[in-house]
Amino acid sequence: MNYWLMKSEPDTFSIDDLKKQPTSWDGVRNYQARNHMKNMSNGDQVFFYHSSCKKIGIVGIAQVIKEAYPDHTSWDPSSNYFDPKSSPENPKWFMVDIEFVRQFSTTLTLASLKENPELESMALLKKGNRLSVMPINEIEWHLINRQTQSN
DNA sequence: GCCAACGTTGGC
DNA sequence: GCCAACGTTGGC
Repeated sequence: MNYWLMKSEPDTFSIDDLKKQPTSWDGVRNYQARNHMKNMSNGDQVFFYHSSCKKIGIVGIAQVIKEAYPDHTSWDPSSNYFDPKSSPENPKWFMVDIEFVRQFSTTLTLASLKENPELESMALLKKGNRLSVMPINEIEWHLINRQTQSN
Protein backbone atom coordinates (compact mmCIF):
# COMPACT_ATOMS: atom_id res chain seq x y z
CA MET A 1 0.00 0.00 0.00
CA ASN A 2 1.23 3.46 -0.89
CA TYR A 3 0.25 6.93 0.24
CA TRP A 4 -0.31 10.05 -1.80
CA LEU A 5 -1.52 13.62 -1.72
CA MET A 6 -3.72 15.14 -4.38
CA LYS A 7 -4.52 18.82 -4.69
CA SER A 8 -7.79 20.25 -5.85
CA GLU A 9 -9.23 23.72 -5.93
CA PRO A 10 -12.44 23.39 -3.94
CA ASP A 11 -14.18 25.94 -6.15
CA THR A 12 -13.70 23.45 -8.98
CA PHE A 13 -13.89 20.15 -7.12
CA SER A 14 -14.07 19.83 -3.35
CA ILE A 15 -14.15 16.93 -0.94
CA ASP A 16 -17.88 17.51 -0.65
CA ASP A 17 -18.16 16.82 -4.36
CA LEU A 18 -16.10 13.65 -3.95
CA LYS A 19 -18.34 12.54 -1.12
CA LYS A 20 -21.30 12.45 -3.50
CA GLN A 21 -19.65 10.09 -5.98
CA PRO A 22 -16.30 8.64 -7.06
CA THR A 23 -14.46 10.61 -9.70
CA SER A 24 -11.88 10.18 -12.41
CA TRP A 25 -8.85 12.41 -11.87
CA ASP A 26 -8.66 13.81 -15.38
CA GLY A 27 -6.84 16.87 -16.62
CA VAL A 28 -3.41 16.24 -15.08
CA ARG A 29 -0.94 17.66 -17.61
CA ASN A 30 2.32 17.44 -15.72
CA TYR A 31 4.72 14.56 -16.31
CA GLN A 32 5.75 14.11 -12.71
CA ALA A 33 2.16 14.08 -11.49
CA ARG A 34 1.21 11.68 -14.28
CA ASN A 35 4.04 9.32 -13.38
CA HIS A 36 2.95 9.30 -9.77
CA MET A 37 -0.55 8.32 -10.85
CA LYS A 38 0.87 5.50 -12.95
CA ASN A 39 2.49 4.18 -9.79
CA MET A 40 -0.79 4.05 -7.86
CA SER A 41 -2.45 0.76 -6.95
CA ASN A 42 -6.00 -0.04 -5.99
CA GLY A 43 -6.52 0.67 -2.32
CA ASP A 44 -3.75 3.25 -2.06
CA GLN A 45 -4.68 6.01 0.38
CA VAL A 46 -4.77 9.67 -0.63
CA PHE A 47 -4.75 12.86 1.38
CA PHE A 48 -7.23 15.21 -0.27
CA TYR A 49 -5.86 18.76 -0.27
CA HIS A 50 -7.67 22.03 -0.94
CA SER A 51 -5.50 24.61 -2.69
CA SER A 52 -5.97 28.21 -3.79
CA CYS A 53 -8.80 28.86 -1.38
CA LYS A 54 -9.62 30.39 1.96
CA LYS A 55 -8.73 27.39 4.12
CA ILE A 56 -5.73 25.74 2.52
CA GLY A 57 -4.82 22.26 3.75
CA ILE A 58 -5.64 18.58 3.98
CA VAL A 59 -9.36 18.07 4.40
CA GLY A 60 -9.78 14.31 4.29
CA ILE A 61 -8.88 10.97 2.78
CA ALA A 62 -9.73 9.25 -0.49
CA GLN A 63 -8.60 5.97 -1.98
CA VAL A 64 -7.68 4.68 -5.40
CA ILE A 65 -10.36 2.46 -6.92
CA LYS A 66 -9.09 2.26 -10.50
CA GLU A 67 -5.47 2.22 -11.58
CA ALA A 68 -4.04 4.49 -14.29
CA TYR A 69 -5.77 4.44 -17.67
CA PRO A 70 -5.71 6.86 -20.62
CA ASP A 71 -7.27 10.28 -20.02
CA HIS A 72 -9.77 10.60 -22.87
CA THR A 73 -10.10 14.37 -22.39
CA SER A 74 -6.59 14.63 -23.85
CA TRP A 75 -7.82 13.79 -27.37
CA ASP A 76 -11.12 15.64 -27.13
CA PRO A 77 -10.76 18.93 -29.03
CA SER A 78 -13.68 20.42 -27.11
CA SER A 79 -11.99 19.78 -23.76
CA ASN A 80 -9.98 22.37 -21.87
CA TYR A 81 -7.44 19.61 -21.36
CA PHE A 82 -7.03 18.83 -25.06
CA ASP A 83 -3.50 17.94 -26.15
CA PRO A 84 -3.00 17.44 -29.90
CA LYS A 85 -0.05 15.16 -29.18
CA SER A 86 -2.27 12.60 -27.48
CA SER A 87 -4.52 10.09 -29.23
CA PRO A 88 -6.47 6.92 -28.37
CA GLU A 89 -3.80 4.90 -30.22
CA ASN A 90 -0.96 6.65 -28.41
CA PRO A 91 -2.26 8.23 -25.21
CA LYS A 92 0.06 10.67 -23.53
CA TRP A 93 -1.91 11.43 -20.37
CA PHE A 94 -3.45 9.15 -17.77
CA MET A 95 -5.86 9.32 -14.87
CA VAL A 96 -6.99 7.21 -11.94
CA ASP A 97 -10.36 6.90 -10.22
CA ILE A 98 -10.71 7.73 -6.54
CA GLU A 99 -13.51 7.55 -4.01
CA PHE A 100 -14.26 9.27 -0.72
CA VAL A 101 -13.05 7.62 2.47
CA ARG A 102 -13.47 10.18 5.23
CA GLN A 103 -13.49 13.87 5.96
CA PHE A 104 -11.59 15.47 8.81
CA SER A 105 -13.62 17.34 11.43
CA THR A 106 -11.29 20.30 10.89
CA THR A 107 -8.97 21.19 8.04
CA LEU A 108 -5.36 20.31 8.73
CA THR A 109 -4.06 23.64 7.50
CA LEU A 110 -0.88 24.20 5.57
CA ALA A 111 0.21 26.63 8.29
CA SER A 112 -0.15 23.96 10.99
CA LEU A 113 1.73 21.40 8.89
CA LYS A 114 4.58 23.87 8.55
CA GLU A 115 4.73 24.25 12.31
CA ASN A 116 5.50 20.56 12.79
CA PRO A 117 9.27 20.00 12.68
CA GLU A 118 8.71 16.29 12.06
CA LEU A 119 7.17 17.11 8.70
CA GLU A 120 9.98 19.38 7.52
CA SER A 121 11.05 16.99 4.78
CA MET A 122 7.60 16.68 3.22
CA ALA A 123 7.54 17.45 -0.50
CA LEU A 124 4.40 19.50 0.02
CA LEU A 125 6.19 21.94 2.30
CA LYS A 126 9.20 22.51 0.06
CA LYS A 127 9.43 26.03 -1.24
CA GLY A 128 8.10 26.49 -4.74
CA ASN A 129 6.49 23.10 -4.88
CA ARG A 130 3.61 23.08 -7.37
CA LEU A 131 3.10 19.39 -7.90
CA SER A 132 -0.58 18.42 -7.79
CA VAL A 133 0.00 14.70 -7.18
CA MET A 134 2.80 13.64 -4.88
CA PRO A 135 3.86 10.70 -2.75
CA ILE A 136 3.64 10.74 1.05
CA ASN A 137 5.87 8.41 3.00
CA GLU A 138 4.43 6.06 5.58
CA ILE A 139 5.87 7.91 8.55
CA GLU A 140 4.44 11.21 7.38
CA TRP A 141 1.11 9.57 6.65
CA HIS A 142 0.74 8.23 10.16
CA LEU A 143 2.06 11.39 11.79
CA ILE A 144 -0.52 13.46 9.97
CA ASN A 145 -3.32 10.95 10.27
CA ARG A 146 -2.85 10.81 14.02
CA GLN A 147 -3.70 14.52 14.27
CA THR A 148 -7.13 14.10 12.75
CA GLN A 149 -10.64 13.10 13.63
CA SER A 150 -13.44 12.22 11.26
CA ASN A 151 -16.69 14.02 10.92
C1' DG B 1 -4.19 41.09 -7.05
C1' DC B 2 0.71 40.20 -6.64
C1' DC B 3 4.57 37.67 -7.52
C1' DA B 4 8.01 33.81 -6.82
C1' DA B 5 8.88 29.42 -8.48
C1' DC B 6 8.47 26.17 -11.79
C1' DG B 7 7.62 23.67 -16.39
C1' DT B 8 7.36 24.09 -21.28
C1' DT B 9 8.24 25.98 -25.75
C1' DG B 10 10.89 27.36 -29.50
C1' DG B 11 14.69 30.02 -31.71
C1' DC B 12 19.35 29.64 -32.35
C1' DG C 1 21.66 21.47 -26.14
C1' DC C 2 21.14 26.11 -24.23
C1' DC C 3 18.36 29.53 -22.48
C1' DA C 4 15.04 33.48 -22.85
C1' DA C 5 10.28 34.11 -22.98
C1' DC C 6 6.07 32.75 -21.67
C1' DG C 7 2.18 30.53 -19.15
C1' DT C 8 0.68 28.42 -14.91
C1' DT C 9 0.45 27.29 -10.04
C1' DG C 10 -0.61 28.53 -5.67
C1' DG C 11 0.49 30.94 -1.24
C1' DC C 12 -0.01 35.28 0.70
